[in-house]
Amino acid sequence: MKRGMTDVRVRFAPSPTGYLHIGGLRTALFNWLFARRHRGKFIVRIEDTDRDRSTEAAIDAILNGLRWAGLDWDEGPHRQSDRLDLYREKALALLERGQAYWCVCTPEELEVRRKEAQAKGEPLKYDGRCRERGLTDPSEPAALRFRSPKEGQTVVEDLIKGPITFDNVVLDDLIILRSNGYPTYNLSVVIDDTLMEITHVIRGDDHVNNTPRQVALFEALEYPVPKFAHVPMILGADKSRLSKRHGATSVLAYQEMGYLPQALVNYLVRLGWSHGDQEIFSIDEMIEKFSFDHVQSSAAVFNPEKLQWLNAEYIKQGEPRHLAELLLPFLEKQGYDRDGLVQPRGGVEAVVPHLRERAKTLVEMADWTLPYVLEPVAMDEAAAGKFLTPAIAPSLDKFAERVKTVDPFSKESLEPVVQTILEEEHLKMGKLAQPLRVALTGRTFSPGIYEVMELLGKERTLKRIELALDRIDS
RNA sequence: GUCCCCAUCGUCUAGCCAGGCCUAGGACGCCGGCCUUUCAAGCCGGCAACACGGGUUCAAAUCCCGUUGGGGACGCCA
Repeated sequence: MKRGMTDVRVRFAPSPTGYLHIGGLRTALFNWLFARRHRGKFIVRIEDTDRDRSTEAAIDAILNGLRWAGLDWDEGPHRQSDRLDLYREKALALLERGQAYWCVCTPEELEVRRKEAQAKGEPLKYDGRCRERGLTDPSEPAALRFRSPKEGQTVVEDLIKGPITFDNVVLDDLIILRSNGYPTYNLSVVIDDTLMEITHVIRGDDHVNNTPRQVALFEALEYPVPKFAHVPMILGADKSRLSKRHGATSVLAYQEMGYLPQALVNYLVRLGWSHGDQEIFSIDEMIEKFSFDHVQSSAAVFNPEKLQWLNAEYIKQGEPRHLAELLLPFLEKQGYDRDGLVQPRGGVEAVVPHLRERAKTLVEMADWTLPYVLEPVAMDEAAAGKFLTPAIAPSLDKFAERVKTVDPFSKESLEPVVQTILEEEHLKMGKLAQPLRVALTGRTFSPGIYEVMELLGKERTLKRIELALDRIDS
């Protein structure tokens, strides 16, 4: 059966040794986009052959990160730890055919030899000591090594970087089966990519040097070699590999900082890939337009400011109802009770349209929502000291008096009241609006003052002005 | 050290493969202005780059070589 582009099968294959980080998410995203673009399958495979470092918690964190970002998978998550017998069987088959051999060098010995080689300025590779020893049934702990080709060249046709040429002499005889019987990455990845019928291996740039070794393994096993696409690394501001030193690198951290998954995904897709001058892409547009032709071949520096700008863009366009929902956990963290009595008119959803134009993150937006959902309002002392002064008290008092009879309590009906007071008191709008704002919200910035009053309603507006006046008196 | 990759504004990038349309375009950020009841947003304007050196060519950001710089890999990690 002939395989067309409609049969594309790609995989995201993280090792569960930590949380899902930004770089991993982008790799997953490129895989996912490629699969969706070609109506293929996106497979998740957990590479947990290192039993000492893999954890269940990491698996959960990675899967949750993918779900949060909206990257749904068609198969899996497969687990390599469920397939150990398979790898052993294939490794032994290689031994039988003379393409692998037992090695009894201990990790300690190898470490010493590496150090020596480094001191002498020689390549740090296995010296082949056991290669020709022909050990058949070693009594001491032994690892199985792959007998790598030592002549000729291996050319990897990379979909992003073009042809990459390696002289086979640089290849080591890598260990494919540890002395504890567990397979290593290079073996299991080759077997699984074959058995799972992976057509395109899309992974981080840091795997480029593994590729010729894996190609050799594919060939020794008489497997077809998939296509490769190595996506460049993401660097920190100092151009070193992105790490904890550069602040948040965990996808979860961005969720907690109030980023929308769409915004992160949009940022990540543009980090290394482009489609002309376009900056904002819906998921459908990404799927439609994504191609390796326009994936950058050089590393990219992660820029939090641009991510924040995108996040603000997505918040601006967000459906109030949807945003209100996303806001909930952040609000609850601040003491908001969704079933409580303190609600703005129209609920949180009614506050959102006034805040989404200005908020950069959901955290910020939740904070700005607090004056409408918490009672009493938290007062910024510095703001109170500056604006809630005896000089303005009469005007505030006058406003409160007149507003008592205003009905309905709306921007249209409130505006003339304020205008009249401004004229009578010879005040500029700013002189009255700021004290009012502080009295009503406890802070110096908020949506338009009429919107604030509408949201609070007459009762809470009057109460807060009264409290402010009491405060000035005392 | 050895091997591999990469190189356009501070950052993400367009342009490069098919050389002239490039006095190099867009975006983030930054600076200035407008708007304004605050904070934002919005609008207008500004600063800012083809790493360097050789070729090839009538013509090079684009092709070739070298240098420099950066990144990655060199595990019984993945």
